[in-house]
Amino acid sequence: MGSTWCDQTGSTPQFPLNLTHPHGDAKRAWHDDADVKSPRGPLGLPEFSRPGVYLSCRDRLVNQDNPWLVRVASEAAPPNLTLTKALETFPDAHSHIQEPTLEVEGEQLEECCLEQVQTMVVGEVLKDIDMACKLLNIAPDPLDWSCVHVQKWLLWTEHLYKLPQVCKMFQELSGKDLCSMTEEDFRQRSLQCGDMLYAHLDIWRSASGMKERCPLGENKSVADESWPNMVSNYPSQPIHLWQFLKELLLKPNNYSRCIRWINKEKGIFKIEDSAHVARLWGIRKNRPAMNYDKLSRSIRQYYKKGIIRKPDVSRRLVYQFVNPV
DNA sequence: AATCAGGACTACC
DNA sequence: GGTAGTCCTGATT
Repeated sequence: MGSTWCDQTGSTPQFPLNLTHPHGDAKRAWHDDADVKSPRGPLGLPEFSRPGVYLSCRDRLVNQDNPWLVRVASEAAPPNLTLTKALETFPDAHSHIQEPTLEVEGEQLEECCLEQVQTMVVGEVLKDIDMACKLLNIAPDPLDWSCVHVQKWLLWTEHLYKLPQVCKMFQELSGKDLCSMTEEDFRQRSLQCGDMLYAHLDIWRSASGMKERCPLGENKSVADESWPNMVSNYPSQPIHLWQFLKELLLKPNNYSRCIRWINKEKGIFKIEDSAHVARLWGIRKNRPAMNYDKLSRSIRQYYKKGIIRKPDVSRRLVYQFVNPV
């Protein structure tokens, strides 16, 4: 999933859809990484809200039937926001969008297709949130979050957008507490990115509300169905490191940049980006200080237990499941 | 420098 | 008690 945002070669949409953003600063914060190489998140997943794909609460409320339908009002759109550009931004959109008939006039055609792109974007956002829920093992509805879940979400969001550490500013807050806070409350706790966190939380809340009305079924992709059940159980269940590693390995489309099979039949895998995998594990376990040194120590504990070992020909960052799938 | 191996201790469930 | 996190020393790549 998620390939709609960016092709696998990492080519970058050079501009975002120009959707309204209520907070100029937050928008800038997203753009701060001037060389926005890829809209993908650190997991290799597409990020679920991108610099230009911000949905303001107001905009979402414009259309109660489809609160996620992004308003791309003609006055808000830049002159260069054409269908062609939109499709460049979402390369896979071609395969999702019906071929228009020649009779349709240019303007209508563009509106029609943009609407389809928007609907697709909404679907992608929902899927991305669902993916994040599974990775973090948290409920999709922020109202259901415990303090630990809130910290996980914060850590995740920090990680995703390379924000300064804000977890400490939101300690001992449950999801309900978080949801009852105003944007100003968020800013008071974090001047730098409070508004961004507020906006991000708002997106999750809206998505959750939408899911209640329209269960995920329709948005479910083939990839989602292969996701191991063990990580989909809310509330949080402890997960073992070896399970987590398998989980990443089972999603090569998203994680092959950081971990991949060398020989799946034999259970041999390689950690391509040790720091990245460690960060993901740290987020999953709510351990901000996790690093590869510690992660690898845990892997080595599996040697005695016969869960993971080094392959016969030992190589750096290469391990082997004793009982491959 | 990064990775690997493993001991020792601690915290949490 | 099991599991994992943390810190450590020393070896290897």
